[in-house]
Amino acid sequence: MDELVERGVRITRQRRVLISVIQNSPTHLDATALLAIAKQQDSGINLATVYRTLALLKNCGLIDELDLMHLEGEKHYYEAKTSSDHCHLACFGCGAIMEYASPLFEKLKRKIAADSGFRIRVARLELGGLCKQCAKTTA
Amino acid sequence: MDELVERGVRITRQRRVLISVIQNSPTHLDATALLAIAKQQDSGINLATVYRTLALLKNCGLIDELDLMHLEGEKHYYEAKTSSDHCHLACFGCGAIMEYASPLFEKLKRKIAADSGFRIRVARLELGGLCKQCAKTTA
DNA sequence: ATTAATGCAAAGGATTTGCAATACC
DNA sequence: GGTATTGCAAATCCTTTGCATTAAT
Repeated sequence: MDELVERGVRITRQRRVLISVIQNSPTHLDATALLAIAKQQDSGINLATVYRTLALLKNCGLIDELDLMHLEGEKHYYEAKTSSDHCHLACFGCGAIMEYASPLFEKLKRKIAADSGFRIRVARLELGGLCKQCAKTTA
Repeated sequence: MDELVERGVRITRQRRVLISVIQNSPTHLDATALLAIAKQQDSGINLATVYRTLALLKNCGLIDELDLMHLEGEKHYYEAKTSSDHCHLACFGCGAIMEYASPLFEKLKRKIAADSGFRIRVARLELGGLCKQCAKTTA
């Protein structure tokens, strides 16, 4: 979080709470869900603050913003950034979200960067389709 | 477009116009931009019709919906689906959108499907960062 | 004391929807 | 004639913003 401090950003109590909520969340939460959980620790926190904090963290590269194929509306989902990227598989059948990481994905990113001279800051690979179970059911 | 007919969907004049606009567009257009171009051929066409048609085409897998890293707002961009997927590089510096296709991307998709049993219907790989030129400038 | 962060309510932008009128087969 | 499609305006959802107040250093 030193990145934030360098920019003159204050690490307030609410921000600390939000960061911890994102980091400890087992699933991908949207702004409203984050607010609900954060409220358990700080009932005064407001949705606008959630959005403002998310914008900060996003710009510093501390979190990733996901669309998850817009399975339910146009909202965004958030997750703490990890060292190696993973992709998200969104099932159109049951709505499940699965994660998938692979060295091949890292390799592809490196190749794209090498081929194009593009300096990658964010990589988002999202796949929509049917999970194993739903694929069976739907013939 | 036979897919559409099978579903009892009528191929109207407006829909034909919209499909042709998307297919012939050199860039990725959003709903409002599509409307503007379609109006040149059918001045009576309405934004709601554009959205309704896009939903149809998307569900039939005839077009892809892109976010392009939300470089300018939360709108979506559309492109006709091609046989092989390509990824989109969005430059945070100059706003340029570049396309990149690679057999490695296809290979990754096949591997993900094989590993997970997931049946991929849509694949979207979007990268945000700095293009070659902007990377130079920003040190 | 200064400056950043917050709450609140209002505004904003993109997309969807209800319904009566219209076009299609 | 019956059904799908359309236009229009209103509604909805998600997100952002202005401004007065509060908290942080």
